[in-house]
Amino acid sequence: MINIQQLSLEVSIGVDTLRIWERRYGFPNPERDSRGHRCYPDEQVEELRVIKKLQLLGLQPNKIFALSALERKDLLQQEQADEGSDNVFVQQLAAELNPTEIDHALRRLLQQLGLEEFIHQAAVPLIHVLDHGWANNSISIAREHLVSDRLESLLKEQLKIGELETALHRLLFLTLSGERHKLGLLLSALLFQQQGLGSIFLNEELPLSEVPPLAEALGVSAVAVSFSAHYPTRQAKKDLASLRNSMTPEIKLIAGGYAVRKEFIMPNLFICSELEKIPSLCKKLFHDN
Amino acid sequence: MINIQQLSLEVSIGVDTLRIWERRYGFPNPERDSRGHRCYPDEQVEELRVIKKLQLLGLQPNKIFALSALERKDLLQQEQADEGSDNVFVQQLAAELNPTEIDHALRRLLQQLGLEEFIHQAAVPLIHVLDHGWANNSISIAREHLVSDRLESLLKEQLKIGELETALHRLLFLTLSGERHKLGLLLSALLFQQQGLGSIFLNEELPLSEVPPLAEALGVSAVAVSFSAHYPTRQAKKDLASLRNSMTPEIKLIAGGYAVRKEFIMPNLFICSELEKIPSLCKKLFHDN
DNA sequence: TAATCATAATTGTCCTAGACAAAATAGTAT
DNA sequence: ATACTATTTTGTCTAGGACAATTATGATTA
Repeated sequence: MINIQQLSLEVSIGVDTLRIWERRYGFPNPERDSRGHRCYPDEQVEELRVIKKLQLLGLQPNKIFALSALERKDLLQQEQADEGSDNVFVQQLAAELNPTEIDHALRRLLQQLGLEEFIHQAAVPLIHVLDHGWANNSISIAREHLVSDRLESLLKEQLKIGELETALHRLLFLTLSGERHKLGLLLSALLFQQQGLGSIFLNEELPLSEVPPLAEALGVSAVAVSFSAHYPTRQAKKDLASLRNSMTPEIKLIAGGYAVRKEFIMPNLFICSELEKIPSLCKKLFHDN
Repeated sequence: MINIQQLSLEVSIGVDTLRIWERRYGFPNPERDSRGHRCYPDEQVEELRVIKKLQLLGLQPNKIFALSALERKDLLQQEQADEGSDNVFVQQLAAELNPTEIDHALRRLLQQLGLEEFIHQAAVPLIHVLDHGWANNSISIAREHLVSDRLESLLKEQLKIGELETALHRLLFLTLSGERHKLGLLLSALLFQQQGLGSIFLNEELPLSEVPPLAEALGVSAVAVSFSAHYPTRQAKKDLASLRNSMTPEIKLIAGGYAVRKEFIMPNLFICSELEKIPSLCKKLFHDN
């Protein structure tokens, strides 16, 4: 029995949205405490997780609420079926809970494959399996966090801070306040680094207004920002416009992630949603052969 | 000119709180756009930062709003004066912006002092200076993030994941959704590790309901949670009660941080707000000499 | 058939203004 | 000084309304 604020944090749905869904669709349908405040039972929390996942798959609330709870669950299962991962090793990793073993396995793999191949053949599939397992409820949130935490640590170790000074161009990678998903951005940072650029990866989320002064103080050639599916597209659009507006045009702006659309066209804003396109983007931006 | 949502993220004050301050104290005093939505000019954002800092120092909004903008600034300066750090090296670190040099300096220091001394003599003072510089506006938010980011990376490398299996007791360190401050908890994790315990430090914030299953799956002897000054005390209290209630009593619960009060008395809940007390708490919890 | 555009429906965030429990402060008695 | 009580103060909740931006739908044209 949790209140609306806690629920909002649990399922990553805004408080206002939760209330208006109740008004419009009759769900969630919380009980009330003595003061008339909403109290959500566990089952509704779980149902909202399902709904959120369907929404992230691209369905409108409209359609989602037209379905029964059972139909929703089936739909989620269905989505899972077609995307079965072929990589057994990755499957094992996602299923193994022991942190020590996860760490060892990842390190072994990294040594075998080298960083670039590790990213494409291990990290990306692993992240997919985790996302997918999460959507499908076959992996607990906790386990997902545990594995991605180990992966993140390992990847962060691969950032070469010592070589920043010698690099021709430095890039600043960061997320804005409210964006918690950093793994994709971290992969980008490493791939840019592989292209010979200096990657400064900021782990902490920054308020919008702090970005321009930091970028200028660090003397970077570009700032890369990532917006996950959880970040409202509207907000991402506004944020990028605001950023582009408050930075000198010499500093390029690179945006990526699910919430970023190709239509966000602006001068000196580069959309990069696929890791594969990083080398070509690199050439385009800093033609330093 | 930003909207209320963005402002909330910028200054870490809830949307509801911003509106009720306006109603009660006449500040902030935003303009309105064509739809009647609040638009906050930059100066008010800055003023709110000052107010937030005073609030974190322990002042009630009541008193804060009774002052003029100038008086507020003076008060903040005053608070700064008495806590001048004696450690010149730490001051330099906080002032130096180059990530490479920060990293090198920290590593050198760690090698000189050893982990335990590094924590007490370098990490803790550095965090104080950062906090303090932030409150005093002498360090930009961005710089503060940059330095604490480097410190965090270095400290995370010191966690010995490989020795988890051999340790007699394992501890799980984590923060709940919404709590972004992890440095203090990380220091604790390292000090517990120095006491011979296995520290599992989870970087990602977890929803409340995910903690008990994870703790049991990992077979830990205790869960340590941290709540910073930004986390509402009320919520921390509720969260701890809920956690304690949903975990087997064999798993101890350790809580620390500014938002945690000694009055939060519950069976098998241990409050630990000072790093110095970790060795004795360790003995108390796991009398394994 | 596919692409383009205008229209309609949907969605999430904002609005006002009132209520109240929990926390903090002040006041009083032990 | 300490404990206990009364009084502020504070932040989060409530309801129900509004509307711009996004997405879907249908009509029209190439």
